[in-house]
Amino acid sequence: MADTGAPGGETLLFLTDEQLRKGIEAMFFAYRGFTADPDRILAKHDYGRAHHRAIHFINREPGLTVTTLISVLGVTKQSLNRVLRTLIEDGLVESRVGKRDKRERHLFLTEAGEALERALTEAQRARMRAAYRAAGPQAVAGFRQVLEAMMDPNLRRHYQMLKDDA
Amino acid sequence: MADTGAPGGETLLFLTDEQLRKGIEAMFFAYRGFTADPDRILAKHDYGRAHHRAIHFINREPGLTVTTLISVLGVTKQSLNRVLRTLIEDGLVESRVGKRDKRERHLFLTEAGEALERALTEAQRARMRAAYRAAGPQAVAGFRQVLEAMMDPNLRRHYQMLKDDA
DNA sequence: TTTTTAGGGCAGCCTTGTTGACTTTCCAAG
DNA sequence: CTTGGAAAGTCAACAAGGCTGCCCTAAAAA
Repeated sequence: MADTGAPGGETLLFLTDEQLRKGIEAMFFAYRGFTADPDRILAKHDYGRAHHRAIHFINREPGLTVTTLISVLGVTKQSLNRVLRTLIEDGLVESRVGKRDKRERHLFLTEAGEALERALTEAQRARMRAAYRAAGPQAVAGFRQVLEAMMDPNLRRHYQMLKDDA
Repeated sequence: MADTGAPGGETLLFLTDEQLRKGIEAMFFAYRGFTADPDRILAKHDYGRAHHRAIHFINREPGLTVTTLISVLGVTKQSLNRVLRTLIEDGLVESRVGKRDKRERHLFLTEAGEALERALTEAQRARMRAAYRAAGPQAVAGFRQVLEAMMDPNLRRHYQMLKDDA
């Protein structure tokens, strides 16, 4: 059935149902590990993963609007709003009314927000770094390739918007 | 910049903070793609991801006990119970009292349960297959290596319990 | 100016996580 | 044998974070 363009025929063994099932479970278990460390930090502050995601992307692109953030996160504005409200109340995020278009709100991390961001990211990076180091650069390249191929095209847009490093 | 396959010392460039951040976001966006297709099917049946996970692991290891399933899924028994109850009521899962130990409940998929399992898994496999094919066998090997290195050791146990295919 | 459209906020619902308290069964110690 | 604790599972109630619906304000179009 599947022909990748490889020379032989047995290259296709990596597409068996068993192999695919292993991949599916690997994603499941790895994602749990991936979120475990930040989750512990968040719990201390009475926040959840939703707060983490908001903080992460506001840090990545300071001044982005609520609408943009909604589309990156793939949630409804009502859902995001609850999270955002608590972050603003707690003084981690600042929301400034747009200069040109006063309907827009531009989001920024405060000092305190940046501090939490660093703590969360560093915890997550530490695990990622360990995994990268254990697997090696070749494996990391493959890891990224497969993940990118797995994204919805719409989401991939946001991903590639990052200034690339290659 | 990132120099993946180099021999020297600059191989470490794949461990920069930028690279790690890209990896983190790749996980985030890819996981969304990973769950998107099953989620659509589940919505039609008024189920959620929790039901999918239960069905998946009951299928993988028919007859497993509630306690085992709890430890694989990493949720509390109360949380699992609600999900399991609806699946049993709807006739997708059968719960048999243990022969030796009557406290235990052994879980099995019914015909209908297996049918839904196939639909869900096939949707998820299709995406995984496409990603694998696009990335190639080498990349897939790397993908798996990094994911495995990212798991909590405790979870890795359950992952490795699978009969391996290599 | 008036109407339509877009950004954003609030209220309330549902799923699925949590802890707490309870029942049944098993096993081990007296 | 019985009794007391541990283990498996169920029921109740609560919290986080998704969702839809409805509303207000600002901008843009008619």
